[in-house]
Amino acid sequence: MNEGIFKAMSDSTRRKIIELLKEGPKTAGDIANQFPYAQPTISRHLNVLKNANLIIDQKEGNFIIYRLNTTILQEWLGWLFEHFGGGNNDENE
Amino acid sequence: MNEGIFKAMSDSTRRKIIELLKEGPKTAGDIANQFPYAQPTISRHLNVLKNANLIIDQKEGNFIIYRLNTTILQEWLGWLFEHFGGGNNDENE
DNA sequence: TAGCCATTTAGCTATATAGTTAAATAACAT
DNA sequence: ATGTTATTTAACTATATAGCTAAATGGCTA
Repeated sequence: MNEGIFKAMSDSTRRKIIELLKEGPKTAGDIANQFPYAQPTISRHLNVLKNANLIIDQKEGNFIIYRLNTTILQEWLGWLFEHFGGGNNDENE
Repeated sequence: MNEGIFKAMSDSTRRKIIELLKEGPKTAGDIANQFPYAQPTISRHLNVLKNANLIIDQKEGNFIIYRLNTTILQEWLGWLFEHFGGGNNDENE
């Protein structure tokens, strides 16, 4: 499994970005406005998510529109369940 | 959701420790022997997992036995699915 | 062209963390 | 008491990353 996706998801700002994008595509500016951080800070977070392939960017005139890469997110969740779900460890001792 | 569990799970060595412990309880030494790192390094990883409440330690004579806290892991996976599973973003544009 | 707007990139600081070796702790055995 | 074993804690180094401000990029509009 891609290490990047874990790092990407391990930051709460980035998880909130993901949740925002579940509502639908949004511009970088719209996303940045939801947070108390400077816009370049959010830009870098977006870049981390993009490198992890969790979001897709698309230039639209003067804006950059981001949307979720639902597939990757689903694959990640699936992988997590495969590896860590249904854990039956011995309860003895 | 507890931030610690994300940080804990975002490291591949720690994920391998979790997978090892799915087989059953193991001593700190047994765990350390599975990795090419010095034992104190693994000890600190174990501590991170313990602080995230993902594993439980138990002193057994001269050894410390670690085992999975299956509940927490399951809860985490459940939370992930609630928040990030079933993502239906608009496919338009 | 000039200027504006949206966004990223660059350069910086502060903090966190993975790795190391050496020392401390704690329980057992002699 | 002394030594041995299992493990953690301490002290250090190197690297990564979140935040900032300032500058650069790229597309509009006039």
